[in-house]
Amino acid sequence: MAKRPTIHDVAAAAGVSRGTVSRVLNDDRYVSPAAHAAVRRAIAETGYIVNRNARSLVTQRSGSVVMVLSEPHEKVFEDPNYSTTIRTATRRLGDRDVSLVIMLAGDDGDRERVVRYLRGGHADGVLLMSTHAGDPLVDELESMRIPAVACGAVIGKENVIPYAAADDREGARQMTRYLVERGRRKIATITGPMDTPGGIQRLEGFADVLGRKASKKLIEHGDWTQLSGESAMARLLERTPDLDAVFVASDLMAAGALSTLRAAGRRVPDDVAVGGFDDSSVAATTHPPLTTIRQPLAEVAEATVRLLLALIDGAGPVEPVILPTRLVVRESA
Amino acid sequence: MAKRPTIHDVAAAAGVSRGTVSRVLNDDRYVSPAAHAAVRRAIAETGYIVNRNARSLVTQRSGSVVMVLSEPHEKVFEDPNYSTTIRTATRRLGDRDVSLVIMLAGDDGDRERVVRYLRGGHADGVLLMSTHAGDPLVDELESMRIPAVACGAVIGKENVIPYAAADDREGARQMTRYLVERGRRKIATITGPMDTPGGIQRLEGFADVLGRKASKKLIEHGDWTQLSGESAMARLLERTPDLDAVFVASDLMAAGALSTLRAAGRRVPDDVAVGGFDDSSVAATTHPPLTTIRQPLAEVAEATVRLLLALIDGAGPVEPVILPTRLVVRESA
DNA sequence: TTCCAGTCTGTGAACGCTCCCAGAAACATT
DNA sequence: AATGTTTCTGGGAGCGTTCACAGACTGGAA
Repeated sequence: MAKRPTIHDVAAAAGVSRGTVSRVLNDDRYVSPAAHAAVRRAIAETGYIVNRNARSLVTQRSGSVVMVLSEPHEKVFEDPNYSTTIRTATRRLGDRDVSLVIMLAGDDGDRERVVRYLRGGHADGVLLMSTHAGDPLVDELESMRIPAVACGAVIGKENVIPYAAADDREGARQMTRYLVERGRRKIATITGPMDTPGGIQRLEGFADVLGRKASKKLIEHGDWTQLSGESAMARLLERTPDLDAVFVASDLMAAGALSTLRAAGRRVPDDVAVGGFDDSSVAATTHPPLTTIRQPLAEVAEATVRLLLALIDGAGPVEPVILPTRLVVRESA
Repeated sequence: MAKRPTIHDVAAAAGVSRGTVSRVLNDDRYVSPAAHAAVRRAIAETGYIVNRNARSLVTQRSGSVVMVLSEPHEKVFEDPNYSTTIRTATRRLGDRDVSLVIMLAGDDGDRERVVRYLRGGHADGVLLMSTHAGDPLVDELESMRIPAVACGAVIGKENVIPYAAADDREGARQMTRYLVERGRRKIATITGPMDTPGGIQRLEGFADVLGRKASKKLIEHGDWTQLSGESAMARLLERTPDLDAVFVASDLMAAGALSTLRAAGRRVPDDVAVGGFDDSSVAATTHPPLTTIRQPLAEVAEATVRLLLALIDGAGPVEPVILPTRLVVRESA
C-alpha cells in the first residue's frame, strides 16, 4: 500500500512551502489567490487528507466529543431516546467535522476509563446521557473543567451542567388537566423512579394541577419498566378501587397498567382513563391506543448538541433549554 | 491549568529514560524489575496518561473503530438492534481500550465524510450496521483494505464482508412449521423489504416449509413499519379472505396486521393466527400478545465485535457466524 | 583470561502537523 | 527617494510518542 500523502507532498506538488499549505488548510489570512488555487489543486491531485493525530498533537484539540451513557441497569433503558440522540448528535457534530465517541459509564471500571480518556485530552467536550443523581463522574468533569452538557437535567447539578430537556412538568400538567376536564374525579398516578428528572417533574406537574387532592394514597412509584407498571397499578387498585383515571409517567409502564386493568375487568377508558407519557412506539400499539404526551426528542437532542458546541467554542455560561410537550389524544383517555 | 505530565516527566520522576518508560507502557521485554517498579510508581505519582495522538502518529494505529449506521430513511429503524449493538460493542471494545466512533452514512455527503475519516487512518476497523445492497461504501472499504464486518449480512457481499446474524431463514421455518402444526391450512406472509437480508431470508424460510403452497397470492411486502403491516394485511385479506394464518416478518408490522384484522372483525388467533418476528418490546404489549421468533440480539452483536477484533489482529479470513433463533409462544398463534 | 549470548538502558531520529518568526514583496505615505 | 505598512512566504522548532540502534553490564563457557 502506497504511503499516504503528507503536507510535504502537497507543498511540493503545489510548488509552495508547508507553511502555506497549512494556512490554506486552516484558512488563515494572508494567502495569495494564486497560492491558494495551487494548493487546492495539489490537494485534489494527491488525494491528501490531514492527519488528525499530528494536528491534535500540536493544537491540543481533538476534534471529537464523547457521549457518555450511564446505565446502571442493563435493560431498563431500551429508550428510543438513545437512538434519536445518537443520530442527531452524529449528524450535527459531523457538520462541523467533529466525531462522536461513545462510552459507557455503567460501573466504576467504565467510569475510570472515561475519566482517563478525558484526562488524556482525547475529547473537546462531553455529552451526558441519563446521568443519575450523585454520579461521581459529574464531579470529575467539574474538576477537569471540560465542556459538558446533559440530555435531561442532572439532578442536583442543574446549575453546573447545562442541559436540554422536554418540559416534563408542564407535560404532566397538560395530561392531568385533560383528565380533569374529561370529568375524572379520582385521579391516581404512577411515577418513574424518584431519582430521575422525569420521575420527579412529572409527579410535580401532576400535583400542581390536583393540589391537595393528590394524596399519598393515589401515588405509586415504578421504575419505567412495563412490569413495574403492572404491579404499581395493582397496588393502586387494591388501595383505591374506585379510582377513575391514572396518569402513568411513561408509555411502557402505561402498557403494564393497561394489562392489569384488563385483568381486573376494568374497561379503558369507560371505567378508568389512562394517560401515558413519551409518545413512544408502544403508545400506538397498545389496546386501546394510549393517550399520551409527546416529547420532542429530536429537538431536545438538537438543542443539547447546540449547547455543547457553544460551550466548546468558549461561549460564556449557557442557559438550560426546556422544550414544550404536546398532548396526543388517542383512545385510552 | 497545569500542563499534563509527559513521558519525560515520568522518566525523570522514575530516574530512568524515556525508552524505559515506553517499554513499561507497552510491556516490552527486557525491563528490570527495579526499573519496572520505579516507572509504575512514577506513573501513579505524576498521574501520567499516554497521549494517544502522539502514539498513533508513530504507530499508525488509531485505537478506535468506526460503527457506520446506514439509514436511508430517517424513521424506519427505531430498531432496538442499534442500542443493543452500540452497547455491546462499546463494552467489548472498551475491554481492549479501543474506542467506538459512530458515523452516519445516510447520504452521499455522510458517506464521503466516512471515507475521508477512514482514509485518514483514523480507525483500525469498521463495523457496518444495516448496510443495504449495492452500497458504494462497501466497495470503497474493499479498496482501502480496512478490516470490516457487518451486523447482519450485506446482500451480494456475503463473501467479502464477514458478518454475524441471527438465523433468519431457520427462524422463519420455525414459525411456519409451528403454524402448520397448529392445523393452519391457508398461511400467508408479510415480508420485509426484499433488499434486506431479513426480508429475503424470512421469506425463503417460509417457502422452505410450505413448498408450492406458498403461492404468490399469499405473499405481500412491507417496509418494516407498522403502517405497512396494516396495509399489507388489508391487501392479503381482500385477495384471500379465507386465510387462517399469517407469518409477519417483524413484530412492528405484525402489530399493524393485528389492528387491520381487528378492524375487519377477524378474531386472533381463533379466525386468523398471527406470527411475528424479532421478539421486540412491542410483542408483549400488543393485544393479544404476539407469538414470535426471538433473535439473540446481544449475542449477534457480541459475535460481530469478535469477528472485527480478530480481523484487526490479523487473523486470516474469518467465517460468518449464524446464531440460532427461538420460538416464543404467546397468544396470537 | 577471553569471548559470547543474553539482558537491560539511553539516545537520536522519525511520525505529520501547526506555530512563530524573520524576511521578501507590494503598495502607500511622507 | 526614503520610510512605513500590509500582505505573503519559507523554514525552524516543537508537540509526545515509538522504534532502532548502540552500548553497558551480567554470567557462564571455552
